[in-house]
Amino acid sequence: MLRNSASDVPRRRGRPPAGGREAILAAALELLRERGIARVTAREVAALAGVSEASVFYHYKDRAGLLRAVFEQGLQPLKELAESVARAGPDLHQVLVRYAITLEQFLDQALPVMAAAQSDVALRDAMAEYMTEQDLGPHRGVAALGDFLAAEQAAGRVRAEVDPHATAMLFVGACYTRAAQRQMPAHVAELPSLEEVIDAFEALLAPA
Amino acid sequence: MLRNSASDVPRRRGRPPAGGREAILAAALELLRERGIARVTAREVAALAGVSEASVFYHYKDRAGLLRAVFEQGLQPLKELAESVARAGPDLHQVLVRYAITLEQFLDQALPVMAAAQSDVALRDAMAEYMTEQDLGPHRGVAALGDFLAAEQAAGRVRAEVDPHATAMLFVGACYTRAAQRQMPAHVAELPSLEEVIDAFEALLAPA
DNA sequence: GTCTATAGGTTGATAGAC
DNA sequence: GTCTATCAACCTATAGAC
Repeated sequence: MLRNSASDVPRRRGRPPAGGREAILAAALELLRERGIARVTAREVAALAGVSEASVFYHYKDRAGLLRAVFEQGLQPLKELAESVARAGPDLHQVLVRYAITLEQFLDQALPVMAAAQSDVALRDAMAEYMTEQDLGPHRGVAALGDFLAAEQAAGRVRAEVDPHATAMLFVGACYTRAAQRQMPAHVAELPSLEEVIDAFEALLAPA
Repeated sequence: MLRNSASDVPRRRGRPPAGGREAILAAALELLRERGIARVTAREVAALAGVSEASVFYHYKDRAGLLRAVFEQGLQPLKELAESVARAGPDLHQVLVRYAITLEQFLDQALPVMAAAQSDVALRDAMAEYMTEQDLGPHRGVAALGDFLAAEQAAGRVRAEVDPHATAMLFVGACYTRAAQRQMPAHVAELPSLEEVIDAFEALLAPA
């Protein structure tokens, strides 16, 4: 599925890597998202990646090793979040839009992976350890947005009574909830749209 | 563990139920929350419930049937949420406190169950169907709080520019995020406390 | 690095006695 | 309703050849 065909990079000595390792990881992530972690077995991963079962164990030692790699890959894009706020223009509205879209996109990818880690204590602990090491978590997003709001407040563009970080929490929470609802395949009733949430949030912040 | 001792209800025909069914359900829910769905095997459930493995299949037909029962049990308390808002006093602050606490308590119980359902497509679909039937989901909480805010607004106790439902979404989201973070065993950094969030939210709503 | 073959262990589910 | 005993299916992981 994702195996390399002949590419144009300069030849190296020895047998070229066939890309099996990457194909296995990609297959595992795809299976995890589409069919749930219970289906991430060496057999199914190998079949989807187009390699043998033994190859899975050769590259990742055991199932836990494979899943750990899947987690790290799945949580990767979070690191771009803080930068996204910094990169955006000085306009509050622009920042909120960019921030919300980036956060929800990340969550759409990461939530299935995080939910999967809850399926077993060992996995849960492994991911917790990883998130602690890397200092990942919602507090990151809250801090980034909170700092920005504090700066806006200092510039007089946000009401003085506002608590920047507690307020950032409200906004992050709305994005989180929307993303979480999207994970449930059958959500009949709609939540407020992103535009409505952003508009409502801005209206609350605006100085009189 | 939860087996009946002699009770005072009038005698029925035939062999009285020994309480095995309830013990099995309770054991499955406990295992699910504490060790993850992967450990919810007939063997472990039976051991914890103090019954035989065959008994599990007798009462719930198959694994899917047992897990479906666990979901229904785990999502039960949600129905009390809307009532909780209605029951609370007329004071905005009181309502927010009561609402947030009720919602977070519910989520602490329900989130592990919802995450577990993501572990396999079949379970995921089964729970989605159940939630659709029962019209469960975050929109319920948003609607309940939004309606209340709209009433407060009509009474002049909330700023006129506020969009009640989009704003309710912000508040629900903050509770959701706090509860979700609690699910991750190792959250080093703190999020804003419930008091801070409630105070910030009230400050945003207050008329000038 | 990748394969085939297989060991060794769990699991879901059924049969049949009590 | 509950038990013991059992089985086929499936899983992780290793050994050893290429």
